[in-house]
Amino acid sequence: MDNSEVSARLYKMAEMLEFQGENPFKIRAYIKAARNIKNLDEDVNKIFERGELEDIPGVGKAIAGKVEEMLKTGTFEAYERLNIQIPVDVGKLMEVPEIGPRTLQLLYQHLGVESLEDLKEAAEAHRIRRLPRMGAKQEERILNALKSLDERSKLNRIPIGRALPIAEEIQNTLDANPHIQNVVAAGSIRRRKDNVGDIDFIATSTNQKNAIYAFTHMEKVQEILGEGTTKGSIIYDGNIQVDLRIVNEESFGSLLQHFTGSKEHNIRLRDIALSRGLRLSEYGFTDQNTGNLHPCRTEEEVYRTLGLDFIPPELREDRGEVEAALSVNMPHLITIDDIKGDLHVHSNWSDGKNTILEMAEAARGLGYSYIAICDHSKSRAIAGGLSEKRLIEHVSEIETINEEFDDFRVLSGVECDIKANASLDYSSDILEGLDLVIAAIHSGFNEDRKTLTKRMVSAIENEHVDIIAHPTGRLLGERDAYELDMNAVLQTARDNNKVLEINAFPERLDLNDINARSAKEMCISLAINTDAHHTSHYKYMSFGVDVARRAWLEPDDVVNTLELDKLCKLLGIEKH
DNA sequence: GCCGTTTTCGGCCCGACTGTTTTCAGTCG
Repeated sequence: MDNSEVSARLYKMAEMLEFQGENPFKIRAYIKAARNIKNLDEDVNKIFERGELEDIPGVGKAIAGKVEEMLKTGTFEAYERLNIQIPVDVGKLMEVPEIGPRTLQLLYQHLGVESLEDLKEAAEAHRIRRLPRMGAKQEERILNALKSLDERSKLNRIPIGRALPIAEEIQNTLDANPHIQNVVAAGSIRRRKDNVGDIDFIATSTNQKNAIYAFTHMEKVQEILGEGTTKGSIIYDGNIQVDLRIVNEESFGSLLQHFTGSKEHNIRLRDIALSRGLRLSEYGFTDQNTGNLHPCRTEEEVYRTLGLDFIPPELREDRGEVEAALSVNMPHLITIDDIKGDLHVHSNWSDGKNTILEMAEAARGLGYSYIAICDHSKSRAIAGGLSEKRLIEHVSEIETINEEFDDFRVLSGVECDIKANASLDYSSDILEGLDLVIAAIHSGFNEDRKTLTKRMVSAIENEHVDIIAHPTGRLLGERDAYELDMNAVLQTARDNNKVLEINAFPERLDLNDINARSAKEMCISLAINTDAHHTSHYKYMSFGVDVARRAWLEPDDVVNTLELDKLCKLLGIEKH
């Protein structure tokens, strides 16, 4: 069993214990252990072999014993026993909003509900409303939850590229309202996750009731989920949940911190607070002895009070940032201002919309020192891929354009297909004549892991290849990453000194934060490129930088933060 | 079930909202 399988079984155990009404702290202990095992950098089998299971945070004697049992037999006795005792599909049923362990227990004992079908039947027959603590409204909520479960699960998470414009639209609406001040998008949007489950806003107000009312009655609100005095919750146009929380100005920093999350990060902070005799909530710190509340106006104050360096929102995932902040060892994250150029852009020579000159002038206007024009190679006929002859003409046009600039350079490149037989789309002597070769897989995504990995590895090993574009091929919300042995890819890139791309196009964001961080840890350089097919696409660079920040990248980890001469030296490009 | 910068026992993250309640339990994030 690997880490995620062990973790999944512990989670399931927690669910079953919860159904049985066990001590909530025991349940939390299982969840904590499951989470920590899932987040381990190392294979849990190796830790077991060293006899160090109990060194994993949240794993004590009892759970270590169960993990050991699992690693040896694939399961553990206490789990099997409960699994037989409980006929109810706890996992599926607890996924239904409104259904928690207590309600599920009630439904099972009185109505014999064991499955989603049973639940639907009981609700439709109006049998739920007669149960203690239940009523007609509760029954209707459950029915609605069941109905929306299907729809929601299809679009449960939204790519950040789609969520951000919606967040901006709502922000503008709220900003225009006289009752609402200091509107900030918090939550996973502020952490710049590549996809978000909902959009969270916080704000201050001189008239809270009116502020919440205005929020829940915006033009594009489809449904009001909740409406209190400090919090409103809605479904917005496009089936996206949006929450707004109102707070006093003196607690603004505490609230922003709380609502930015992540949940795991906040739990860590509250833990640290408790060890200092403080209780942390969205209102501030409460001294456990005196009961006095100290609200924080700024987030900086929250972290300072805990004895921590400030932690940028993008890092708040409980992936080591708390430890880094404790030891004053925070990375100096890359920012958009560090970017000196874009090494993957297209022109109208293939499927881009602008001329090479237009792409160059637009980039220069952004303050860049260079771009690499990487139009498609000949196999991508559908995208106007360049024949050998056209590629050579393309290079000479770039040379002509370069004569017009003394403070800017267009590099001649190509986005070269890695073909099904793992060879590249041009011969070596053609590739040799280019400043930069980016290789990418654009076909045969459905091949097996071994074949795809082999294609990728041999491309990386090719001496002419400089950068691998969008290495996993995912399209957010459309297509999963293809089967790839990422470890093999990373090792080959490291051994051959090749650069991997963080493709900033909002549908791609590929490599993602996790893989990019693994690359950094293996000392592999990255490039953040927009893959622009139009001058307006240069703005996507910020999405790529967001991914890089979530991957803990610093300017030195990214090649296109280099000045032109250093970049040329690194990539072996002749100076003209 | 886990854990210890006052603790090997007695804590364990915290608060908003809702519905069915007259003081709270359950769910959610």
